[in-house]
Amino acid sequence: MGRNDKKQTTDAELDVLNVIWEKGPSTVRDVHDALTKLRDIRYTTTLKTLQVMTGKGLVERDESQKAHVYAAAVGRKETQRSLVGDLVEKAFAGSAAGLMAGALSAKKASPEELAEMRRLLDEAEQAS
Amino acid sequence: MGRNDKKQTTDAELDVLNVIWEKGPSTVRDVHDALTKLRDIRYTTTLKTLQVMTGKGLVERDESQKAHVYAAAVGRKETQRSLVGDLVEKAFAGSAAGLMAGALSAKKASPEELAEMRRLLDEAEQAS
DNA sequence: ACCGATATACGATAATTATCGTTGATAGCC
DNA sequence: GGCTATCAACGATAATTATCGTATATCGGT
Repeated sequence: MGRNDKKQTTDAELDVLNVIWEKGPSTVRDVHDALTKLRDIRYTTTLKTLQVMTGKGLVERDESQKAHVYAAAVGRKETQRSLVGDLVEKAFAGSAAGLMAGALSAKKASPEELAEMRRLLDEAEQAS
Repeated sequence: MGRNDKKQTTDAELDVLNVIWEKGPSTVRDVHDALTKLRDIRYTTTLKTLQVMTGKGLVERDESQKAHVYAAAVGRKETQRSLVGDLVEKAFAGSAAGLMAGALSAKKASPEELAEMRRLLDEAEQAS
């Protein structure tokens, strides 16, 4: 394809990262058991994904046990930032406000969430 | 792949839609001239993308002229909503506030943008 | 020592996306 | 009326992503 130069994390890989971020360092079995709740795949598919991710540097593998243990090598917030930054560029012409409008219209946010968003906004205005 | 059931708009297609949303109904030539400013591709690549998009129902083709004219068949806001909704689900566990935190940390927003975001937030709170 | 369960390694293949070359049609101009 | 430029159609191919089957190793219990 070659059009998206710095794509790093695919959808399947993001699913894996979500599991590891949530549960901490995990074996293939651990990750696989979580993934099968999302979709029907075989064990070796999960294994292969983790091996590819190791090659990409998205996770780190501890081979000291028979069942290797995989830990996240990229931070959750950092990854989220990269994903949302890409989307803002590609779909919103760089406008964070546009993104927010899209988010608010996509799903009604709870009052708690709105309050949290307001807090984040206050913080950002402080900083500027 | 089969893992992402309802993926609709690819990156290359989004580039095309951005052109058409911006400039209105356009010929292949029009779209292509805009795309070459983003990346180096051939005319037939742009044409093929538009043909695929026609098949998907993303654009509509007017063949009454020799140079066919393509118009958007999906709305910009609607598409943005879908994209941002997907991202919130996949990367932020459904949290719009998380998305916003990511957006604010990805790129410092201008005071104007922050004000606009606050306005959107006020609106959303009114509605709830 | 053997067996079954469970693990990794590796390659093959399918599915999707992106790109381009070739071909044939057509319109406008000289 | 023939030339040339421009166009759409189509298929081929490359690149990426996702999935799985088979082979092989190893551990623990009997």
